[in-house]
Amino acid sequence: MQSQTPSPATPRSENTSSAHDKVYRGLRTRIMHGELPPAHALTLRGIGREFEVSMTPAREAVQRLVAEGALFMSSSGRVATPELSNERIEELAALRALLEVELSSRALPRAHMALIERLQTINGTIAEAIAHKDAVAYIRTNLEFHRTLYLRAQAPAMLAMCETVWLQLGPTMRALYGRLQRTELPQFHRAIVAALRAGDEPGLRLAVRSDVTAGLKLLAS
Amino acid sequence: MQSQTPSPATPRSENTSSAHDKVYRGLRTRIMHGELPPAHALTLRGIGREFEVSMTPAREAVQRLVAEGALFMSSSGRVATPELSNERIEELAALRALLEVELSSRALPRAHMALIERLQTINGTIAEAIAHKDAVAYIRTNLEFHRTLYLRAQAPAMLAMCETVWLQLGPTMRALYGRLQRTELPQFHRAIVAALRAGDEPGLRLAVRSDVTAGLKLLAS
DNA sequence: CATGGGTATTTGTGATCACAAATGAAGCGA
DNA sequence: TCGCTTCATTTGTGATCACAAATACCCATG
Repeated sequence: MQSQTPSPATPRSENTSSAHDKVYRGLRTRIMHGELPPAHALTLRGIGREFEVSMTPAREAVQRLVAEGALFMSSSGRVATPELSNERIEELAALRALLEVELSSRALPRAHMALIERLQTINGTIAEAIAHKDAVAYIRTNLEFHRTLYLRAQAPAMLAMCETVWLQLGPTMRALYGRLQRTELPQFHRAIVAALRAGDEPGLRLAVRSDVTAGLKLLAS
Repeated sequence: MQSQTPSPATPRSENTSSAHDKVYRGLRTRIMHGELPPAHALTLRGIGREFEVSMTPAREAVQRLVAEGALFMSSSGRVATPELSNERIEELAALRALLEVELSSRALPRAHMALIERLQTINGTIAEAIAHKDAVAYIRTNLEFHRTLYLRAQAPAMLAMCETVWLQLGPTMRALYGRLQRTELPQFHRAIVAALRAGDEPGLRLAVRSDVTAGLKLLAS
């Protein structure tokens, strides 16, 4: 299918990972960064054509994303990005608050100066994305800000769960920030950096909770 | 492979779900209930033989379980139940505490008498499992106790994450309770029921946190 | 112009196959 | 006896195919 070589089991040169993993990562970042709108349908053959693989790896990648809640599968097997109900959005926001407050709290004692400066650099990039009205770049750099901080918590399982929540919210965040068109850079990110610099744990917890909850509150349609 | 019918795409009679889902659910409950020890290896052909399907659905089920952390995949693609490090166990215990305290707190205002009685009945079943020294039955009914309570929280995404954590801890819990051989029924379950009955939210949160943390603390090998 | 039925196409599912890499065992030599 | 090499077997990977069901399309009829 991919070109004209009917050879099964492509030799997989040196360190390149498996085909289904390539497809999985590609789709995952696209969904998490909000490059796909809610209720966007996908087909296995279409995915295979795009990533130049057959249906088998495409199916595995899709299956995995469905298991993580990044895609929704209808009873007939068709897959699409989810359209979240309001209750679901509120629940996921509560999960973000729960997990990210804990992660930031664990990262606080390990946060040294280099990290804080990196966070401020990312904040600058976020401001650029806002200026260019680039929703995808905004979402991507915003998540990068949070992930950079949480990586210091040294809690991989907790961070993985957090990213799963981000993944589920990806298309919804696109819809949100696409219609929001904000012009100022996020105020709570400044508060997070300030609390980190001051070693103020209650302030950090409050700032993170506010930042996470603020955006999603605007979805009470 | 399954018998002698070479027909592809088995017609899938009425309401029976797909083959890969049957395999997934079968393996998932086995892992979550602690029927498999840590580092237990599995092969795709073996799974297919056991569930009477071909390798394709077996691969999808395994892929999904790997994504959820229920199985570990080596660089060569071999899969086995995970052997968790102490840090990982502590982190998962912290996650359980975080999520389950929140879930119980949300379930509290909706907990009426019938629920409390059901929880007490389950506690009786747990006592039986302990008396029979049946580790698998103990784990299964213990999880049933928690799930019955958390279902009242009306928070499906949170409960799903919680079950994912249980899944990752499945083989480890088997190893724990297999060597523990406890004789008394869990004291904290009584405290949970009492706090529910009294409508005591701080007490409930403390009891749940203690119950979740107590068992896993014994793994500081 | 709307609507219904019937056909054609698309799409997911699962079995099978060929291949490569990894694993395990046997054999040989020091 | 131990270590290394070599070969056979096991195992995962991905492509392809046949089939069924769902969807889309089209034309005829009111």
